[in-house]
Amino acid sequence: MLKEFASHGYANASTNRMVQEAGIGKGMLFYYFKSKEELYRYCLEYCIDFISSEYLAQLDLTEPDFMIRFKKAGEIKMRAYLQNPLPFLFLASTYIRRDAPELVPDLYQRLEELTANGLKAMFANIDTSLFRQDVAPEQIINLIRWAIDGWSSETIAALENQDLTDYDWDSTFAEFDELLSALRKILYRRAAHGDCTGE
Amino acid sequence: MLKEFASHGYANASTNRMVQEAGIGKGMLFYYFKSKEELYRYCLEYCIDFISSEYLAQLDLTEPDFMIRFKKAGEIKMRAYLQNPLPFLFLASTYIRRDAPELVPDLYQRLEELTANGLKAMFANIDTSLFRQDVAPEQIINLIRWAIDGWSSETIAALENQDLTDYDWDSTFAEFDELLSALRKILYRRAAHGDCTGE
Amino acid sequence: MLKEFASHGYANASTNRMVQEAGIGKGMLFYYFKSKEELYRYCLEYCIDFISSEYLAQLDLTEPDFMIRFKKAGEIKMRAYLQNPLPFLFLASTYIRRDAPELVPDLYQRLEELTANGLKAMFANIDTSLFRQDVAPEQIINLIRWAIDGWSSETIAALENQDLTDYDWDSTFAEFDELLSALRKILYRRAAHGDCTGE
Amino acid sequence: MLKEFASHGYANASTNRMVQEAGIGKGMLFYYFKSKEELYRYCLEYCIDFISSEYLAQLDLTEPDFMIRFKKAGEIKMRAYLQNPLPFLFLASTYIRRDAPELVPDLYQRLEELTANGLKAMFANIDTSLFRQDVAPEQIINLIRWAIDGWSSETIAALENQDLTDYDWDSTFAEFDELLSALRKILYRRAAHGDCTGE
DNA sequence: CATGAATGAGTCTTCATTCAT
DNA sequence: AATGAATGAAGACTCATTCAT
Repeated sequence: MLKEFASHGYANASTNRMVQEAGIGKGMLFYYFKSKEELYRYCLEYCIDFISSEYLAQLDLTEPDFMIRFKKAGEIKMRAYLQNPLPFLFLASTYIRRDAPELVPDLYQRLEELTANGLKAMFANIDTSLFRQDVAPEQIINLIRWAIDGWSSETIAALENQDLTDYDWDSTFAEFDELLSALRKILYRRAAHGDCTGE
Repeated sequence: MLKEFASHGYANASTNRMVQEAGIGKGMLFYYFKSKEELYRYCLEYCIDFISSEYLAQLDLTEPDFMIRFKKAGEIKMRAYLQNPLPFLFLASTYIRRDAPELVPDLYQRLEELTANGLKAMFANIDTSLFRQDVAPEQIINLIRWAIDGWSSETIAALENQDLTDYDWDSTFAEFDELLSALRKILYRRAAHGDCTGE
Repeated sequence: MLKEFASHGYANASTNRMVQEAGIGKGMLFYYFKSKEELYRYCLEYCIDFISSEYLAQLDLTEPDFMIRFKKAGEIKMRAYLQNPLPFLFLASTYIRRDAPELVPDLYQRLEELTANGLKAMFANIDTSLFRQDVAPEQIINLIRWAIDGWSSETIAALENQDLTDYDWDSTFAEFDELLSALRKILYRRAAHGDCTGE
Repeated sequence: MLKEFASHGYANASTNRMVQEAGIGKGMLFYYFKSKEELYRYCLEYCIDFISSEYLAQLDLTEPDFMIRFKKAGEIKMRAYLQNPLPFLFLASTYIRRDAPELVPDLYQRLEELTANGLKAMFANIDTSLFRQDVAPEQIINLIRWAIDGWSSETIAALENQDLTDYDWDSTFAEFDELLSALRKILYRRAAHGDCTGE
């Protein structure tokens, strides 16, 4: 079901293909779920829960150094994705096609809040005193966020055209590390003792 | 038409809704366009042309200072978008749902080339000697790109929920300026004479 | 028009193709003929008139010897057909597809009467005293009719798969002659003097 | 279905009318038959099979005397037609409108072979030595064929306008007998011993 | 619980017919 | 007279949903 919705979107997902794939009769689908819409709602809810418990809840929000925090976060996300990629794909598809807003506005709101809170949490309790002082800390946080988002989506887009069995994940992580250290160089205040003036 | 395709995607766009919205009879649509597919092709072509002439062609690619270049670019894009937002929305939807690749492979290719060339052009002839030396210039360019993309999409997303008649565009542009100057501070080498080492 | 109706039948004939073929605007067709049906009626009437005047009216019904009468009739029909084959094709198509009975019952009736009268006329004033006496003359006439009909339709069917430019019509006529002389041998009383009994 | 196809031809047969006539929902037709074309193919196959088993297979091809053979054949055909006239009408319509050749070339070929073989079989092992010698036997066979075809189609056409419940079939068969004995008189050589004189 | 045949509103598309020009 | 853009009913076909079994 998740796969069908993820790859065709709500409107073009076929209940026929679903029951065929699931090996059940047409009637059962509508016995458990009154309608396609309710099935969609159920799927979305399941995915939100999965992402919440297997990804967001695993985040270590105590780590004050954003670089380490994000490095860990990336690994956790990757692990959750590899364990069960469908919820991620389903949510991405839902987000992209804007299916949810009109179909299940309440769940969509929950999803948005989750995203917002996750984001807020990711950047909460970051030791902003480590940031350079000449740029507003919110701006710095935005730049980090946009950089990571941009890198992620382009990396994922690149992955889509590849055979992922025995893919070299290490080089991908290394690239991510490079990005993070660049961000540190750029956005952190210069290390104290090598500071040129003490300013 | 553009709106229908943009908000439902090719497969789920309803020619019934289109003619109802346009206030024309069912037959007219197929009098001018032999099929839904041909209509889609026409729309896509129109949008590509619009974006090309009203946005990409207006870009000033001679300006070597990326900050000024991007400031101008942002204004031009915003102006084109406000003049006629539908082509932007249509193309975004087309891109996101991957409708074009199988429907109109030739136009899709043109679109990809346009995007790639536009991007290349935007970053061509930038004076990278102004960039800080401790991070690879490609990385710097990526960071600029991701920052601008991120800011743009979030700004647009925020605008979507608002009534745009008498909107305060100046404050939006001011925000963009702030972003650009932050990027300059962060990614440019420090001004020569006040430089702490003279390096 | 005749060609369109003849080759596609009433229902599948396209008024678009007709105006295109005729090089006139769509409106003109419906200015002169209120509807497709009226156009069909006009065509049918025209064809009936053509067949009446150029074929049926030319028949020589004075010739008492059926063999000669039919030989002449065949030639006249062929001449009319070659002069303007469309009415024949149109009527054949109409007859075969049973278009006329429901569309223009009155004309269909006229057509049937024409056929019936033509048939009656063809066999009227035949000198049946020449026929053999052991079979009813009506039966003999039927046999002649069926033989000619059968030969005609099979010959026409065979012609349909051929290129008719420079076709050898003589051999076809010769074949027809053979048929007629066979019929004479079979259906006429034996010639008086060479007869074995002199009866 | 058979009736719809038979009376309107493939192109103009309306699936709407079919489901209405059959009293089923629109979807059912396309649940069992993927397309109108497949439905047509099924119908044609059914009709061919029906004609084969209920008509052609019943023919007694051992009878050397053509008069008896045809008498039996006529009765068998009439019985099959009365049991289920639609296959005959469907096939006649298909044949006449030339629907099959482009739609289902394989079945059309089978149909043609069936017809050709049936015809060949009907005239095979006929004792042509009984025929009169002054006309080619192929010509004689043609005359028999055309006479029977002509009589059949005119008889059927006459029947179409009648109420067939309690129709007097015996008189029809008697008429057919008359035709056959006329054919015998005409086409057989005169009885050997009473030849030419004693009659 | 489970099936899948049955439904009918909806899909894109065609085409005879009308009407402003 | 003449045009062709415009209409809408009808075409084949799809698919979420129901219901008898």
